[in-house]
Order: sequence, then structure tokens, then C-alpha cells
Amino acid sequence: MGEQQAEEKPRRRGRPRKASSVSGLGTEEDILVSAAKQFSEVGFGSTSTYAIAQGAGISQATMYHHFGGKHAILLALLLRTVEPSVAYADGLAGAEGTAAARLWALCAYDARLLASGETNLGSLYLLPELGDERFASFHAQRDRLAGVYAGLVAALVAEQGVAEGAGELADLVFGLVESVILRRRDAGVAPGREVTDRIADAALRVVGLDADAVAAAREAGAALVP
Amino acid sequence: MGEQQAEEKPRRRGRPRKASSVSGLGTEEDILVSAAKQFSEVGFGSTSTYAIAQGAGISQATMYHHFGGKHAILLALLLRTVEPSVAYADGLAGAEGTAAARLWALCAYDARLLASGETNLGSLYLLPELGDERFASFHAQRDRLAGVYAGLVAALVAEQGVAEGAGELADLVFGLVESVILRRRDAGVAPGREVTDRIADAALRVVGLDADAVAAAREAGAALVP
DNA sequence: ATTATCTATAGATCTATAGATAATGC
DNA sequence: ATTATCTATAGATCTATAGATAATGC
Repeated sequence: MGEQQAEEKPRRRGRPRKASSVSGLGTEEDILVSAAKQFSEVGFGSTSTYAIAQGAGISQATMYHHFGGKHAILLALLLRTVEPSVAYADGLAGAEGTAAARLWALCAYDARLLASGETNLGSLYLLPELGDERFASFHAQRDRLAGVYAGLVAALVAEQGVAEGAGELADLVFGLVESVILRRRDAGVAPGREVTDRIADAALRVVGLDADAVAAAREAGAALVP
Repeated sequence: MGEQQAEEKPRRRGRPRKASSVSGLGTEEDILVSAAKQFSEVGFGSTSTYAIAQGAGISQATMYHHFGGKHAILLALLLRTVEPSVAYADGLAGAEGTAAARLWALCAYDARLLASGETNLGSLYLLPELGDERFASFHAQRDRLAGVYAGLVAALVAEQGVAEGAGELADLVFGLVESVILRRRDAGVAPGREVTDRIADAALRVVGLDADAVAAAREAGAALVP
């Protein structure tokens, strides 16, 4: 029984909230959590700032102290969701291992990430409202991630001497990984690792590897996923 | 120069519209076309009944003469979009040919359908608002379609003696076909047949067929697609 | 003084209805 | 008489701001 740091009330600067933080991580996080849940469940346009605030346990006006508006909230969610994938992909691009193993690792990492967390954050990627120019910085990150996929698929195709175009195959692989988003939504539960890893297997089969080659890539690739 | 039936003004019952039909197929169709475009481009909740009416060339109130509200419009779009797939799938279930050929045909048919038409109607399937109970009849149709996929994959797995679970593989196949929706959105253009048919190829690879078996299934399956 | 929150509200937008209007059908 | 459209609008909702309030920091 040392210092009970976790129990200490964190006295903060401004006027106290009527209700304490829902997430326990502060108002900004409360807003993001509430918005993420509602954006993914009923959509961006169908979620009001009032409903976000209510879910966050604050008044509607307080939201504007932290974010410029609904768009700013969604952008923050998108960037923080894609960021780990981009960081991991960038690291993988220069890592050791065969192209097959690294591609397996990237697919498995992304699929696991999309399957993880309380809310289906990946479904934010599917919102039609993302066409708005205010989300351009998110799309830039997404394109960067897609570029790493394309590079790994190209390397793998070169290794294996596959006939099909690498760009075409990269799109199929990317789509297969993304499919975990819709599956999670339809199933209503987060897919387990047996599902996500099988998606990575399927991605390599699509690129043209046979069952033995897939098994080898999985073996080596799994060691690359944190 | 016989009867110019196409040129004839179709005199209709009620008060004439200020602007003539945009689609040339009547007001109801104008509403559906306008709504489909906007729902798929900016989302359901972000599209107002006023914007739909404006795109259809009618006053906002006129919309209510044809549909009970926005939900009724979206439901009509969903049902008319899924209907051809269900009809084709039902026909295929009892058709001739190997399971591999029929699965190839179903994947190719659906992928082509999702790639066809002026607007990306498949993207309506991705709207978070579909969780609303008012769309239950659409989900029932969708489940029926998924059931045919599952049946064909199960038959194929039995034929081939594949180790993996058929249900798991059916989900992967379904996801791969759906991926054409997001690809179309991202690319901004409708994918051509070379893309959609390669998706059908990839589906069979995922189920476990090798390149030769895929080629045979494509050969036989293509004949089954109208 | 600064900060984060609250209450209150103006103004915009959106949905859905009421009632008038202009055509065809009988 | 019936139908499809129009104009007008009530009432609901939604966004964003103004200004008051209640804490800490210096």
C-alpha cells in the first residue's frame, strides 16, 4: 500500500464537469470515444453534435472548445487509426525476411488492428463523407500504406515469377484485408486471430503462392508481427 | 417514318412538372436516381430530402407523394439492387456444372453487377445507417445470397477435400467480391471485366484451387454468366 | 489571468403536412 | 373525380456562438 496515485483526483484547470469523465482519460478522449461509436454505428451525417456530447457526458457547446466541429473529430479519429498501420508498414519495408513473409506480416498486423478495440474504427474508412476535401490528409496516409502493400506485392511477384500484374494483385490483397471491417460489422463481434491470420493466408494465395509456400510465409511472417 | 412513338409527349394525369423528367422515365425514377447518386457519394444522413428533390427536378414536397420518406427511398434502392443477384444465385444453385464453375460464375456475375451502372449502387450496402430495423427485408435478401455462396463453397470444399472450414472460406469469398465496391469508389471509375473476372479467379484461389483448376473453372463458369 | 465548462439562444436547415393548382379520366 | 404537382409553412432539430460561471495558476 504505497502511494495510491491511481486513486488521486486529478484536479484540472477549468470549471468542473457535472459528470466525470466517461473514459477516465479526459474530455477530449470522451468526445472521440463517443463519436467513434456513433459514427461507426449510424454514420457521420446521422450523428449530431448533440448526440456526441451526450455520449461524452458534456454539454453540446463544450465540444467546440476541443474541436472545430464534427469534421475535426472524424479527422482526428481517422488519423489516429491509420497512424499505427503506416508506422508498421514503413518499418516493414526496410526489414529483413522474404517478401512473402513481410507481406503476410503486414496483412496480419492490419487485419488484427482492424479487429481490435472496443469499436469498429475501420468502418470509419467506409463512410461516404470521406470524399470531402477536409479529409485529404487522411487519404494521403492511406495512399502511403497502399504504396507499401504494392511494393511488397511487386517484390513477391518478382521473386515468384508470377504472370499477373502486381498492381492488380495488390488491389486484391488490400481489399481482402479491408474485408475484415465488413465482416466484423455483419457478425457483430470482433473476429479472433484465427480469422485475421487466415485473411493473411488468403492474401498470399491470391498472389499465387501454393499451400506450402503460404505455410512457410506464415511461419516466418508471424515472427515479424508484434 | 412511321409512328414516332418515342417522340410522343406522354401526357400524364396530374399537374405537370415545371421541369421535365431528368431520367426520362418518370418522377419516381428521377427520385431514385438522384437519391442513389447522393447516398453513395456523401451518405444517407448527409443527404437531405431537399437535395434529393432538387436533383430529381421536383419540389421537396412532391417526393412525399411517391415515398414515405428517405428510408423508403433507400430501401427501394437496396431491394432493387440486390434482387438480380438473389435471382441469379437461386438459379445457379440448381444449375449444371461443377461447384467450382458455378462459384466462379456467381462471383463474376456479382462483381460485374457491382461494377456496372452509372452510380456505385453497391456502396449503399456499406452505409452504417443500414443497421436500422427498417432495412430488415434487405438484410434478409442479403443473407439469402450469402447462403448460396456458402452452399457452393461447401460443395467445392467437399469436391476438393480442402482442410479449412467452408464457412470461413465462404466469408473470405464474399468479402473479396464486395471489395469491388470500395475499389470502384477509390478509383473513381467502374472496374472493367478484366478486373471483375480476376476477382472471381482470386476467390477460387482462396478456396484452395491451384492455377490450372482456376483456369478450368473460369472456362466453364464464364459460359454460365449471362 | 487563464482555462474548461455551463446555460441560453440565434439562425440555419430539415422534415413533413396543409392546401391550392393544373392536368387527365369518366 | 382523381391524380400529381406546386407553394407555403409549422415545428423539430441542428450548428455554432455569446456570455456567465467555477475551478486552478501565478
